Order: sequence, then C-alpha cells, then structure tokens
Amino acid sequence: MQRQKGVALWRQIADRIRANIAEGFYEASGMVPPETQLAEEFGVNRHTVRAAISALAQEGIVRAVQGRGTLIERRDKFAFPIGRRTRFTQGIGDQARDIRGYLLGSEEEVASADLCSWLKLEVGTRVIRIDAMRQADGRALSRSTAWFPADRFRGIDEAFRATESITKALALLGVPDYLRDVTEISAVHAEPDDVAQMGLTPGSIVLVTKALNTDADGVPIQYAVTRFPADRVQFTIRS
Amino acid sequence: MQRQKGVALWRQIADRIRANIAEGFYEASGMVPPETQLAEEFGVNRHTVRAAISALAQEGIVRAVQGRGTLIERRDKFAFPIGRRTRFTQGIGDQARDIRGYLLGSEEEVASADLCSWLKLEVGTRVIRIDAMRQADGRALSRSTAWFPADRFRGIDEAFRATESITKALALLGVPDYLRDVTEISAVHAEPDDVAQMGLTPGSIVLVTKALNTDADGVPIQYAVTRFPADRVQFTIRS
DNA sequence: CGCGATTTGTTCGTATGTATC
DNA sequence: GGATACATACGAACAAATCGC
Repeated sequence: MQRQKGVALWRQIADRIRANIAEGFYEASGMVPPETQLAEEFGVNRHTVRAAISALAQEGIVRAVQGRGTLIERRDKFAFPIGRRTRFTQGIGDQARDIRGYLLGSEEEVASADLCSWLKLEVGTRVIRIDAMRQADGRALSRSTAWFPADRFRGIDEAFRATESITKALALLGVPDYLRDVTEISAVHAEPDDVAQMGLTPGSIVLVTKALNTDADGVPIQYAVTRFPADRVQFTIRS
Repeated sequence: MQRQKGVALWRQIADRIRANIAEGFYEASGMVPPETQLAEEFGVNRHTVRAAISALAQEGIVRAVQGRGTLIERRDKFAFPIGRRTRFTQGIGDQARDIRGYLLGSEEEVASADLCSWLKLEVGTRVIRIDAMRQADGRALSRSTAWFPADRFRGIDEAFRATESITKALALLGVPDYLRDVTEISAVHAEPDDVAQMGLTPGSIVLVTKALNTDADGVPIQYAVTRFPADRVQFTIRS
C-alpha cells in the first residue's frame, strides 16, 4: 500500500476492502481476513487496519466479532440495464422486493440554455422540474432531477407523487410509451447533498447519468440527471 | 463544506472545483473565483482553498497567477461512445491529435471459471491475456486487460504490438468485423497501480468497463476489463 | 505616470488528526 | 496505551503582482 497525500491511509484501505468485498474476493470464507494478515498485506500497522474495518462496520458492510473474525454482511450490487427501453422500476424489479420513488419537490421554471438544447426547445420555454429519490429495500438507489416541457406535461409532479413512477405518470398524461435516446455516464465524488440524502459515506463515488427520453415520434419529452451510489449500482448496456 | 473524516478537506474542495470546471461552471470568466470567495463559499480557511488549487495546478487543470487570479488550463473530457460497433481509437479519434496503444505484456494462460462463462468456453481452455494502456495526447486514457481464445487468436499479442490497435490486430487474424455484445460499467477508487501507471491523483475515481465482443456470427472472441480515469472520460450510449 | 483595489504568495503561530513504534 | 513525527486546518498579518482609473 502506497503512501498518498490527502486521503487517510485507513480510508484507502477501507476503500480497497470494500471493493474486494464487492467483487466477491472473500466469498469463499464469507469473511474478511484477520487484521494481522491485512496489516501485513497492505504494509501498515494493525491500528490502521482496525480504523478501516471500524469504518466499514459503521457502513454496515462488515461486522467484527471478537474471537471469530470480521463477517461480511452484504455485498450485493444492483445491475441497472440501459437501453432503448430503459425503465427504472422495471430494470431492477426482480432484484429487490420493495422499490419506492419519492417526490422530493417540483417546480415550474424557465429552461436553461443547456436544457433547451437537450429538449430542443425555444429559449425561454417553461419546464417542470421534478426532484425525486428512489429506494430499494430501504437503501437509497438514486437521486434524480428531471425536466419536462411545462405546456405538455403540466400536472406530472402530482401524477408522479401518486404513482411513484415516471412511466406511469407519463402514461396518465397521454404518453403510453417512450424511448431512451442517449445516455451519458460519468463519475464524481459524492457531494454533501449525496452524503446526506442517500446515506453515503464521505469521499465515496457517485455515478452520474444524463439521459434524454423521447416519445414514440422522436420528440424529446424528458431530460434527467440521476446520481447513483457507485457501490450499490452497476450499469449494463446490451448492444 | 462538510467536515468529513478520512478525506482531507483540501482534497474534497479540489474534487468539487475540478467537477465544476469539467461541467463548464466557470466558463464565462475562464477562471476560478478568487481564493477568498471560494473560502467563504466552502466555509473554510483560505489556506485550505490554496491547498486545493495547488493540487489542481499540479494536475495541470488550473494555473494561478499572482495579481490576476487562477486561470483554467484544461476542462476537456473525452466522450467515449458505447454501442454495437464500439471501437477504441475510432471513438475518440477526432477528440485527440495523438492516440497510442502500448502493449504492457501478454501471456497464455488457462481461463478462469468466470472468464469461461463470458467467452462460452469449456473449463480448462487456454486463452491469451493482453495488458495494454492507451494514451491520448500524452495523457493516459485507459488501462485494459483483454482475453482471447488462444487456439483461434495465437499471435494477437504481436499483432497488437505492431498495429497498436485491437481492431487491426483482429483483422490481421481473420476477423474483419466484430460487435459489442454487452458492456458493464461501474466505478471504484483508483488502486495504487492506477495511480502509478496512469498518473492519477490518490483517491481519484476510476470507471471500470467489462465488455464482451463477438464476431459477425455472434461467437464470443474477446472479453476485456478496462479502467478509465473518471475525470478524463465520460461514456455516451446512443440507444 | 501613480494610486488604490483586487488577488495570489508567504510567514508566523496554534490546535487537531493521522500513523508508527 | 503512551510517545513521537508528520499532515491537516485555522487565524492573522504582510508582501508582491496585476488591473483599471
């Protein structure tokens, strides 16, 4: 393990152990190797490894039991498919028992220049913004901001609040089907808002998608920016 | 700015400024706001902001000039398209002047169980592993490990070393065309190897793709794991 | 040209966090 | 657990460069 500035050693080690768990590295035993072994492996003091494990225990990823070892509590990642018919709830429907969508807030506003170019709107057109969060089995899965042309989709906020689904809300407003046109994927460090709202750990990673959906005629109807915790989600693109 | 343990404050702030620059947040002025303003904005001491800016200057993203301010040097991100005909060099060909592929090493080995299921091989089949790195205009863009069935693609390592391109190497071995079947995308913290080989900063983010390519008949020919620096790359999926 | 306002660069000191032994 | 070394963060001042008037 390499000494690096700006990130505490114990956090670097916590990140690597977390990644190892996510990749099923310790699957055989179902537990993390002993602290002394990890300390030697990473070339650090055992105190440092203990700090890392303590942080992981705080996250609920592992549980240290005196005399037995450090047990792995959960290591499941949701696979989120992206394609022409990308649907949030449907995509991960069989991977979780309980999927919920919460309306955090909504507002009608004037579209920004950037948004206008995405939705192909005249400058100054009004749009409805919907801030939402989605949970699967009690764990936050995403935080999204979506914009819809206001004149066509007035009332979509209430429809979403009632149905907890964009697909169903759009159906209520006369769009029975829609298609994913383009998806951009990038990754950034979690912002304080991510940490607070999705229960992430500081310094963790957030996958960001920017997506454009169109109706069956190819007319843009929704532009959305969605933030996913990288340790709970991976994307799958079938070409 | 929220105080968080394990990650230095100056690093959190550097991450946020870097993200802001990448999103074109400061585009109007072409420079980052004054240190005093940033300090107030993030609720930290000016020293801390200076440490963050110093790190960004080290990366070549900004340049601080006494009396003038902090100029933005670079805010380009490569857009890497993913689709049925995903090609590395072709995808970013018009975004960089000089794209190179280096063969780091290659070896013939027995395929792991996981790899066998991806490539639809019998257990125990031999494969050729190719470790490669790609640079665009001198900056590391990716680090990949690819596996090919050994009996069909013997000599592909030499072909890749000569052509610096998987596409051309496959063509030399009788595969004029191939198609991307599935791509998985996830994100992790940079490992020490990433930091060393791609010149990343500690604690930064790496986007990981796992991809399966097939020949025109749908027979799997290549499985590859590729690691991209998240601050230099974003993916685009056209559905 | 000088002047002040703005902005980065530097140097003290002090307190706390991190990592090792 | 205690001692030690180093990194991190804050605060207050002052120096030096740039710009507009």
